[in-house]
Amino acid sequence: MKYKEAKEELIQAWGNLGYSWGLNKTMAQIHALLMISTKPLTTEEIMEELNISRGNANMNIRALLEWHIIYRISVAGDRKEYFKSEKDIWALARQVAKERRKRELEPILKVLKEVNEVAPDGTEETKEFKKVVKELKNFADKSDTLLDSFVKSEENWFWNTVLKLFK
Amino acid sequence: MKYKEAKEELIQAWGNLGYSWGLNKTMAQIHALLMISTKPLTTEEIMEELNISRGNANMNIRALLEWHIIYRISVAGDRKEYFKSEKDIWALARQVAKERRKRELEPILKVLKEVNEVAPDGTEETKEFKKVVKELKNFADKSDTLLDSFVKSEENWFWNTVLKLFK
DNA sequence: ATAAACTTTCAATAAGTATTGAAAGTTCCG
DNA sequence: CGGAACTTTCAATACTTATTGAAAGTTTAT
Repeated sequence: MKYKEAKEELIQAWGNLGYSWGLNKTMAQIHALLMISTKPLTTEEIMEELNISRGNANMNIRALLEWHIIYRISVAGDRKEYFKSEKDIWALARQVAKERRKRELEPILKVLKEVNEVAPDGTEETKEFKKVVKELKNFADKSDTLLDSFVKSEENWFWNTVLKLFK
Repeated sequence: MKYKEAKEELIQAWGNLGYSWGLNKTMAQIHALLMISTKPLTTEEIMEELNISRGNANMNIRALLEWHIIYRISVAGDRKEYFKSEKDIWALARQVAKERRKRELEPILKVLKEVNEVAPDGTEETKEFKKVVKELKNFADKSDTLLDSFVKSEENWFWNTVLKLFK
């Protein structure tokens, strides 16, 4: 397989994976491109490589910066901005977990807390409702703890302990 | 808070969460509705409760059946089909993990294996590329093992060991 | 102050997804 | 068989999200 094909294919696949991780396709593709690049790239180069417009490139670069998974760097004597990605896949996973915890888990925890306030009126419905909410809350709390620990954990330790456990 | 409001809100929130788990909004809402229902519901009732069309209800019910997170049941002397959900949230999580493993992790593993076949031509690019692919593969393999163990694990054991570990 | 080099914005538009509802299909029962 | 009760399909449509590109904004050097 030729390098160029392989690169294309990886970028494509990473785009899909990223999408299911909550990034959008282009965002993930830019990230993939920067991952495999040997040097920081400019917006121009990214546009070129991925065949996307300036606006699109700019927006998604900004989103990646906000997620803290790529960095803006400047080169002395050059006015252009260069970007490079976090190459440590572990750091990336932790970052994604962190974002998703904030975006997804926190809202549902809030709602679960709220709806648990429903007044029990003696009907079967509210009884069942309370029961389900309680279970969901229990699960969500545990997931939250786990995710939080993951976000704060250190790679080697994590895999060593967890994989040992699960084998 | 009134039961009706609380129900609405939970269904709404569950819809959003489900969406970020890879279901679609309606799918997750139907699931939520069945979760809190004290009895199995018909397509008709689901349409009614969620204000959705017959086609929409039918398609999403089918999808949920395919994911094996709701069941079709029949009531003696009644021709209608009734649906009830898996109420065990743990079983649900395992099921979702299983589906996502198949849909997301497997494809990327395949691609990583493929692109690793790229011929090293001595350039910096291919060297870096191979390095990144190797790291990604390592990460993906570990995630796969972990996810697989999760899918096959038993609730109490899982939370006991894992949470103990992370506290 | 001017202009070149570069970045950001955003209204228009394209692309992708979800939803509807009526028609076609199926099953069951007399 | 005939038709009532129910389920499935799918083309049309509505809704959501991503993308474009030109114009506006900013920064830097002279």
